[in-house]
Amino acid sequence: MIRVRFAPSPTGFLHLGNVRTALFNYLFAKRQGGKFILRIEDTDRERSREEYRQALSEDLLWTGIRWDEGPGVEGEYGPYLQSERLEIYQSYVNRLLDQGKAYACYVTEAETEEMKHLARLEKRPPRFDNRGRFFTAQEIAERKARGIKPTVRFKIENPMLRMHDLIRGEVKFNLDDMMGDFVIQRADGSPTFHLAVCVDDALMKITHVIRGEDHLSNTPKHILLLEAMGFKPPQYGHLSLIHGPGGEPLSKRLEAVSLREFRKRGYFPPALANAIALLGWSPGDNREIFTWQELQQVFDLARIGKSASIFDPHKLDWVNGQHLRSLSDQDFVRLSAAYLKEYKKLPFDEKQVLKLLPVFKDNIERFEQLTERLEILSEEFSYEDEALLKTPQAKEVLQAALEVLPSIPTAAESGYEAFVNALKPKVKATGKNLFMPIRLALTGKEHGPELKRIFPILAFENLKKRFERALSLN
RNA sequence: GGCGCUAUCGUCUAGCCUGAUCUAGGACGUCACCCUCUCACGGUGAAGACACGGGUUUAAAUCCCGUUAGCGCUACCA
Repeated sequence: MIRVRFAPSPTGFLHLGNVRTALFNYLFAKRQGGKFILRIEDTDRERSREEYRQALSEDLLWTGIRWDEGPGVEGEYGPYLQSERLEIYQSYVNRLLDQGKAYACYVTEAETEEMKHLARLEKRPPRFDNRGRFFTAQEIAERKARGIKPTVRFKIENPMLRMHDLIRGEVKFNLDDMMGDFVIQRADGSPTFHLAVCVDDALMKITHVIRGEDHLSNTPKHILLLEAMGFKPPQYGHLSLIHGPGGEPLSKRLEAVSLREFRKRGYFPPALANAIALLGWSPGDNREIFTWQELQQVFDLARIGKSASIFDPHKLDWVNGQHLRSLSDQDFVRLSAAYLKEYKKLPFDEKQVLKLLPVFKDNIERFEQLTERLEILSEEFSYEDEALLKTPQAKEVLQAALEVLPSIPTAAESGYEAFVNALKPKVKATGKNLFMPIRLALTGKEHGPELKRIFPILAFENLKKRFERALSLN
């Protein structure tokens, strides 16, 4: 049974990169009939916040990612909050201590800093020199007397290590060039990330760890630790990182790429997942649009690329537009109405709105654009090009429109045709000169759905009002 | 600085493992045209890339080495 996990720390809102990691884990598990576990890494008490923990669950759910085990879905390997697993970590630290695989280290943080600084100046690898391992009983007693609290460090015994990465292939490390004995428990008694991750991955029976490339260099530590504790390490796969439009690394502070923001801008979750999956993964044929179900069927870890990529908001818009277009009118109305309600952008008569919504299905790329489009229901919308409506040519068109209107059956789409036919002989304008004034008068916008669809929805009263209003401009 | 990862159109990518079918395919974006008595939607087309330098080979985007660049790690953050 394949078991994967997504293990965020609740120190900010989830962004595109986080979600991609979660998504790839999820898709991989689903495809193989495995389990997806959510674990919250909140060992950093300073920066972790409950508010972010909540947000992160909501955002994942919104995206369509459901966990088989995790907060709120208790399984047999819980608890799934690291802050509730402290005794477990402690017991493993004790065991490593007893077995002599780790030791209490009385070197202070300041000393460590100093030694790395020096190493750097001398162009040696900037690493801890393991001095704490060799302190005499007397030195330790002295330091204790000075009130120094020890950390616990893991002893690196065998520095040569090679691993097979699911995405990168063979990777070799020589730990001597990289690091010395590393801290697994802080002076305040709390476990470090490395210890907690290893204990949890082992105890939660995680088989595949798919995470960001920023952890690739941490992996040797994890393999060593796991082996020292008597566990078989999981298979690792390291995903390349995503960068922002300017090529900058993604950060939790960057609002433009936070999930919250995408939600607010009115993206359709399966489309967002589709677009995110295309970042670093491709099916191999030229297909690009996948439903949520299809994605789970075709996703393949082996087809993930190794190079970092830049997120392109334009492409996301396009993918989203494609998804919207393939929705049924019913679904489109349901989804878009839900969006408008959530963001309180429904200041108009709801029945009227529901009738109008399908008209926009082929025109918008995300729900947020509906806000503007719906302004045509308002009596007081503004005109994108007011000057055009003031030209004598436009006035002539509007005047004629008012004259023919009463004799037209406006309730049907065919009414629009009749309207145009009646109008044409009365005015000089044709083509764009004829239709742009009408479009502007009716909708206020230069772009939008076909006029023949709007026509019957507005109906006689509204049509008349709108033409009159546009005509009164000067 | 040390170590590691990466390198195909502006962007996302296919091709690379298993060299010849690649005068490098698709998509977004851009531009042009078509559809539509208007704009958008849709359709067709154009411009646009193998980072650089060496090797190996009859043959290299594809294999090897080096250079350069970007990114990551180098925390008692995760």
